[in-house]
Amino acid sequence: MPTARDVAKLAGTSNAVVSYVFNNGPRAVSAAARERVLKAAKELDYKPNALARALSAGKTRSIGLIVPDIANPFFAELARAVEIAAAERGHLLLIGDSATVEEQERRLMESFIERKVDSIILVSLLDEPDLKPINVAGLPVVALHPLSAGQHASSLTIDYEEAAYVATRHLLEEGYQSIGLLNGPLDSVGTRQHATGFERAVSGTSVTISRRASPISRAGAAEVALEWLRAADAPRSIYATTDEQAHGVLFAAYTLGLNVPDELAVIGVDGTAASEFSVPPLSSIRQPTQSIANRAVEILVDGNVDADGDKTIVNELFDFELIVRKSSRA
Amino acid sequence: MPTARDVAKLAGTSNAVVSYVFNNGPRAVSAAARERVLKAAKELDYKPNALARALSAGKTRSIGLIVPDIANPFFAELARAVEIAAAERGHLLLIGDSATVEEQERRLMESFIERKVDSIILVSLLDEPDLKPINVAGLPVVALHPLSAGQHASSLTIDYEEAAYVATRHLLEEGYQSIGLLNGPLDSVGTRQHATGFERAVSGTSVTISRRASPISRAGAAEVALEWLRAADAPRSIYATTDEQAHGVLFAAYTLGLNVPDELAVIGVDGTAASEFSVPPLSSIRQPTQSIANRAVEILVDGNVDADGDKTIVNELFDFELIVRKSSRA
DNA sequence: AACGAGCATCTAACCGGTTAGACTACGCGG
DNA sequence: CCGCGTAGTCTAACCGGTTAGATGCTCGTT
Repeated sequence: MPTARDVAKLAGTSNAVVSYVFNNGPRAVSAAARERVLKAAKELDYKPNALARALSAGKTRSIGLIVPDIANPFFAELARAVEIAAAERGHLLLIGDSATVEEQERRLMESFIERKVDSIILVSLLDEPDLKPINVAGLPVVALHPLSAGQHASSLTIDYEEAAYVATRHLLEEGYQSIGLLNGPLDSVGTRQHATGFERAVSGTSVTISRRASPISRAGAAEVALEWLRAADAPRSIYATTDEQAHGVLFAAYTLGLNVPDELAVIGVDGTAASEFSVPPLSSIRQPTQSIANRAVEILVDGNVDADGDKTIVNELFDFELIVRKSSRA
Repeated sequence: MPTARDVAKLAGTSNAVVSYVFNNGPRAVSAAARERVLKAAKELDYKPNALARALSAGKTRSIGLIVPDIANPFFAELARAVEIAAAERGHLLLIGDSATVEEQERRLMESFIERKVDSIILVSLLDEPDLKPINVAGLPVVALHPLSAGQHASSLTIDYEEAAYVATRHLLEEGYQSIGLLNGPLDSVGTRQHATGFERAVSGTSVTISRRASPISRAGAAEVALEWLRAADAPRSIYATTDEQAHGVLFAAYTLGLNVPDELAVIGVDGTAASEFSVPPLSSIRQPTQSIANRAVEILVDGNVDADGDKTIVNELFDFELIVRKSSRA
């Protein structure tokens, strides 16, 4: 592998000039010298060593993304969107899968910090992820889920309360007389938002409601739904807080021989590509994944400094879209 | 951030000793000195700078994984498996998504090489991925798909010909009189293996066969399947070469009101977790994802040197498992 | 007492970039 | 014709580790 010194030698200059050329350096370079350097670089197929550059510049041009479960299509789509956004700005994305294990989440943070990523995008299932290691290292972070009020960090997310409200209203408007809420397994800000929106939508109506919580997985949701749909409080329609859970419900309905939507309506949240092709197609609240990803990368890469030059934290809510498909249209 | 020199100063030694302690260095260190260094390191919360270490040692302890589509659950599960295997050996995994675009695949290779990953795991949809950049950089590679005979590289994969044979035989044994092959879109080693296995299974029988090719996505497969199932050569059963395509077929059947498996049987390949929860549950050839991932990382990290000390290339075939579910059991 | 072996440690070069400071040459104003 | 500003270049220090070579010291031999 040729180094900047090799190129300099061939071009008859010093390695400083090579650096100036490749960075439109802090110093000007004569047209002639630039020419010779570029020619020499091409001849040797010179590629600056990213490690050395990062060491002295203190920037690695890489972003760490931590997701709870890369095998969940929503997070996979999100990861892809973030990678696209990062690549557009010449950044590399490192993806870490915490497998919804708190300990693993922390390990990934440490690992990313050791590897000197420039910033971190976090999707945690935890209410109050421990951002201490990140803050100690002085890295900018953006969470892609709601944070509790006390957390001093940026977050980009849709308004889950409003999403729950809209989805539940949709079921009401379709005329379902009993509605169930299938929420996530933890008592987090997100789950509370879902519950609040759900309650707001049904309050003042005469519909029967019931609730369950399940893991964010098809298997977990299917298991809970099987019990639920056989129970006395089995609802005629279900708002599931993720598409994965909704798919689990669809599976449970199939297993019990319930026709969807004639005997059970289902709506989820996330709007993954797969929801369009399930049997039957799944109604869902679609998240603007690419917009969120773009904004996250923008904030982290271009920095987010206010008039005073301070880094500011932002907490932005994104618009979502209600997609009505067969699973909830009687 | 404290450096090794800071630790050395506090411990009253030179930075070399600090390095020796942290690496069980190439030189011995007295118990007393080791003690003082560790104490000082703890006091300062010293973490060796991975960048500097990588620069001088020439090893980054990271592996690059290139997949054609991280939003495809099979590749997501594979990525997760590789990450687990890599983490076990203290390596970090970088995941790149080529979006099945050849140009993007090459860009990812370059990007990984620039970032000095120690090795690369490649899942290409291409028959003959261009490994030149990797070879020039002298990095070990493992492909997780069949390579054409001429390719001088390691590969770990199941035997798709045998998989196709087993799946097709299964449909025959279930008594279906017409069988369709839904293959991938390219003329690659993999698609030829599927075709060969399919042909071997049906040869000598009197079943009617037909074929189609579609992209490896639900949407693409659904579109092709819709046309196919309405055509004159519409089969009674379909062997799809991936689960994603099989799910597209299930969707097409649903759209056309065809009962699965009574009017159409479907079987896929990959055995993703989602296949267990589709409507109806999908029969599939399950790949030993974690075993393949473990072996890939083992080969790359621990090296794969034969008796002569040469790096050898390995081409291993893994066992798969036929999972029969409702989609193909009449 | 003298010498070699072996251990522990320190010094300094090195990995391959970046960049401030020193230096040269040139053009222009006075 | 001199002085100064500036563009262009080079030298060398620096980022933070790793590690070979040099050094000093102790201990066992003869």
